[in-house]
Amino acid sequence: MHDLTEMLKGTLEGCVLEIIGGEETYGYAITRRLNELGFVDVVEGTVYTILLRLEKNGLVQVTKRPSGVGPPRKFYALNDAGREELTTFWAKWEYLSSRINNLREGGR
Amino acid sequence: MHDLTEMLKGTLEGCVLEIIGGEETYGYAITRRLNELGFVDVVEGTVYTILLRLEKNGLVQVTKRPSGVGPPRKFYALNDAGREELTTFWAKWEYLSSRINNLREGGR
DNA sequence: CTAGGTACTTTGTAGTACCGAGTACCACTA
DNA sequence: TAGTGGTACTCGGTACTACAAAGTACCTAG
Repeated sequence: MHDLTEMLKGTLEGCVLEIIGGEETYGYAITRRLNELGFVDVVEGTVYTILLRLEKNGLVQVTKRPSGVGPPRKFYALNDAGREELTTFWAKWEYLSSRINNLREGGR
Repeated sequence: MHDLTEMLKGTLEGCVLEIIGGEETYGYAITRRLNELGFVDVVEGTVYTILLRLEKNGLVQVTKRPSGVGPPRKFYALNDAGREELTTFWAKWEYLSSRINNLREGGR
């Protein structure tokens, strides 16, 4: 598939928020999940920078837990601010994607 | 409305391609058209940088014409490479937006 | 004890939208 | 005829984001 990096800007963070909103989880697992979901070229480094940003912006609650199969995991869960941010993200996505689809329709 | 700048990255260029693909037009008019279409915060400077990039990448044919109501206009039309790029853009858009919508559905 | 999967960190880079200021053409009007 | 406002393009710099690359470290299987 083509390179989606530029198109992912601004949306990937929302996707990570959505995944965390579904269940408390950690970076490595989020990356695997994104890959399964069709975001095939997203790599760990990218997800970790997003997670650090979310933490810095106070959108998540972080809990470190031992793993049993490797080094300890940092589990992320949304707090109130995070849930609000997620709602905003979907509103923006709906707005933007509808405009873009309208643009396409109009051209045919 | 919220700030869409980050989300526009990677998609705005495609929108400009689509508009040019519809009819030969120029920067100032493209900006006004985008604003009408709901991309309310897109400003001229942004559109011009995109147009210069399209020209540099050999996706458009440029023709300068006098205006009658102001300085001369630079009209842009898609060439074969531009039409191909536009097709690729919509393929990427369809791919990405369907993944994102799937992600959202899965969470409910 | 080595290899490979798991798991996180850090530094640096490239690409994109946007800001701000500037230049310049034209019509209208006081 | 000077000034204002709409039209139209250019250019230098900034902020933000996804990604690359390299490293550290834990654990199991052979």
